[in-house]
Amino acid sequence: MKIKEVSEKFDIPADTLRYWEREGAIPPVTRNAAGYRDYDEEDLDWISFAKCMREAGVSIEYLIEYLTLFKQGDVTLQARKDLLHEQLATIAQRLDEIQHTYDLIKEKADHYEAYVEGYHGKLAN
Amino acid sequence: MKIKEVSEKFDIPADTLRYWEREGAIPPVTRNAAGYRDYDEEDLDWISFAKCMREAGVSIEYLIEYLTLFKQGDVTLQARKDLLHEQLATIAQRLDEIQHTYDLIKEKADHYEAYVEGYHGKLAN
DNA sequence: ATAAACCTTGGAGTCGACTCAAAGGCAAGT
DNA sequence: ACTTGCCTTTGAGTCGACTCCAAGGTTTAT
Repeated sequence: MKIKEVSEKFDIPADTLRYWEREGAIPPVTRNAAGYRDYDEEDLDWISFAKCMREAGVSIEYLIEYLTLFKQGDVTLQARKDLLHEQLATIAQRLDEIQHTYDLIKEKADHYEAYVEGYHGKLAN
Repeated sequence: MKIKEVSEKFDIPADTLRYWEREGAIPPVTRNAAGYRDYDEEDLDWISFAKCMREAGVSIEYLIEYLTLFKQGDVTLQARKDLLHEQLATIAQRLDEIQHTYDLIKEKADHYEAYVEGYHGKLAN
């Protein structure tokens, strides 16, 4: 699968796919004879993983760290597990924050809905 | 309340508080005789609002837009309501994405937990 | 066989959101 | 009065994550 197809499949710019690879957030992609990237199943799995993580706000640096461990093989299983749990905790916290903001805005929007005026002050606390 | 106290209360750098104000993401803060910022209740409400929104990933530009409408008074009630609903939709989507990633990482972490080896490939799809 | 549409790399540019530094004013303690 | 610490503004610097460009190689369609 060439980069453009992957780009369309995942809705990620080709430049970004190259950038992730260059930075080491995903492993080097398989190449064809001409030196073109030819993504196989495993490459796509990594893209999928990276996309998910990025959408959840996980940094590139974090992905690099994970991949670095991954490349070192089974000896880093525990370290990778720890890294994932750490990330889980961060994401759970982010979820809470966003949920909280959602509720707040929902309430505020409902005030507007009810067409009551001057309701800014009520939002914050 | 002076800027340092507010900074500590909300755990937001003073520089960031000034930045938000400079950009128009929050209204101009009340000043004392010496020209020092002296945050009152309403100022704090706006900080609280901005902090929430930023944590949920809402851009500064969006806050500026909202405040701009707010300053124009009741004639913009409908527009503000629309803006909030738009933002609600975005945040709801973000919540879903993050929830999805959370589940995925949880699953992956559980694989590690079970100490099964070589489980990267299973994650993505 | 030639143009259009891909692909490659390296490196520079952009953008949002801070973050810091410099130069100076004010305030509280000794 | 002096030091320490907080405050002000303006303007520049940083950082993460892209995003774009140039120069050139490849593939596909006509």
